[in-house]
Amino acid sequence: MQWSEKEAMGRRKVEIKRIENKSSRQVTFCKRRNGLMEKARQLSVLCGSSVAVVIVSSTGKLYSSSSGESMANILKRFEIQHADDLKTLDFAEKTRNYLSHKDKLEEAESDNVSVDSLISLEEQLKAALSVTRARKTEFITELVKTLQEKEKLLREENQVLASQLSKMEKKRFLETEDERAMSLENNSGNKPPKTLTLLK
Amino acid sequence: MQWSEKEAMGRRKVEIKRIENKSSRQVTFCKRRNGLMEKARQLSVLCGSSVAVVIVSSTGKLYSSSSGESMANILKRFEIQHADDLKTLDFAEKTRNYLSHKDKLEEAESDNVSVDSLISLEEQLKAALSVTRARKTEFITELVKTLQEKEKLLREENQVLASQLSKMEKKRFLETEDERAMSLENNSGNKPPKTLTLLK
DNA sequence: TGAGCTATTTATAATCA
DNA sequence: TTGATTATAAATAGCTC
Repeated sequence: MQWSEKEAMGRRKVEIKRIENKSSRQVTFCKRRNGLMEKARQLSVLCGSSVAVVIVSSTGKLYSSSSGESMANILKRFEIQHADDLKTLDFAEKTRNYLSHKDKLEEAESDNVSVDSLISLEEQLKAALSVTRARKTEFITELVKTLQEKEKLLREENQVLASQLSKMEKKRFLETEDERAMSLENNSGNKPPKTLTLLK
Repeated sequence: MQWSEKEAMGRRKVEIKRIENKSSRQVTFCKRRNGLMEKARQLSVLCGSSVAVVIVSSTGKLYSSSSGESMANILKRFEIQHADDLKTLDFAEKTRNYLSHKDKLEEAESDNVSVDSLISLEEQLKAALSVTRARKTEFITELVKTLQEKEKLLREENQVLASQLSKMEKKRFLETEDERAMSLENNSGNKPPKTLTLLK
């Protein structure tokens, strides 16, 4: 074993400042990255909490870990909490539109709304009130887009179903007509599917 | 100074498993939370990387820290990298069925989705954001509730339609069987409506 | 590269103030 | 509660292989 005279030979205290030597920076990065994630896991297990860690190396490579809840859930929570921060200014001039849409919303309020899921949502939204306004606009916009898209898809599916149903009934009707024609027997009484009236 | 005889008096090794004692869990949470964040900061500084940490306590309280880039940037990177995973999340309500419909949605995504309603909704949203905080939250809450309710109704309607369709096909099939029996004529070849596979 | 190896530095569990 | 204190447990810097 041999070592430089100036060095305290091995393990020495390091200042918390950028490590200039590239390779030792890389080694330290790897070690400490693992250490950090292990610490995160321990915290999660010991205290029943959820921890998300996202690390971007100096070269842009991504590392992440989560424990407790899923990464997506944790980040979701974060975004909701901090969604209230930003961009309010961008929309300041559109205040007036709000009132014109108020009726629409009140109309919708009278509907029966189901349960706990909504409660949880409301919780989240209320939470958003108490924090900074950072990404709320962006986030909520995305959320609503997602919901709208879902709605659209469901409507489309509904239409397909309804049309198939209708086609099928027509077919049945025609066949019944045939049968009637052939057997001289009246066999009507099909009523259109009532759910069609739900679509609009 | 005094201590129990059985205890190694203070500092002893702990297993990584949930701490049952509530108050000591709380203390540990606080200490280790700070420790974790400090470690994150150090990693960031030493290695020129960016680190984001989000912690959710067992009571749902949020703690977060970021170093290097901003939290928003780090999370954005993460989200970009995991866009597909996150995209399929239902941020607001965690609709449980959503994943079971994922295929369907992705399939349908190729369709042309009308944007008008989205735009109008976005307008509403933006308008809402420009109003006072309280009203904003109220408004958005209602908005999302409305959307989710719509979704629910549509799903229900879908199921009714699908079930009607299925009933009708069964009926047709039986009738066809009858006809065949009566006429000794093979008349099969019905294929099930393809949209039935969409529902599930 | 990656996997150990310790001497040290750090983190922290139990405890006390 | 919120900090100190301190004996121990853990992490890890610099090194070897």
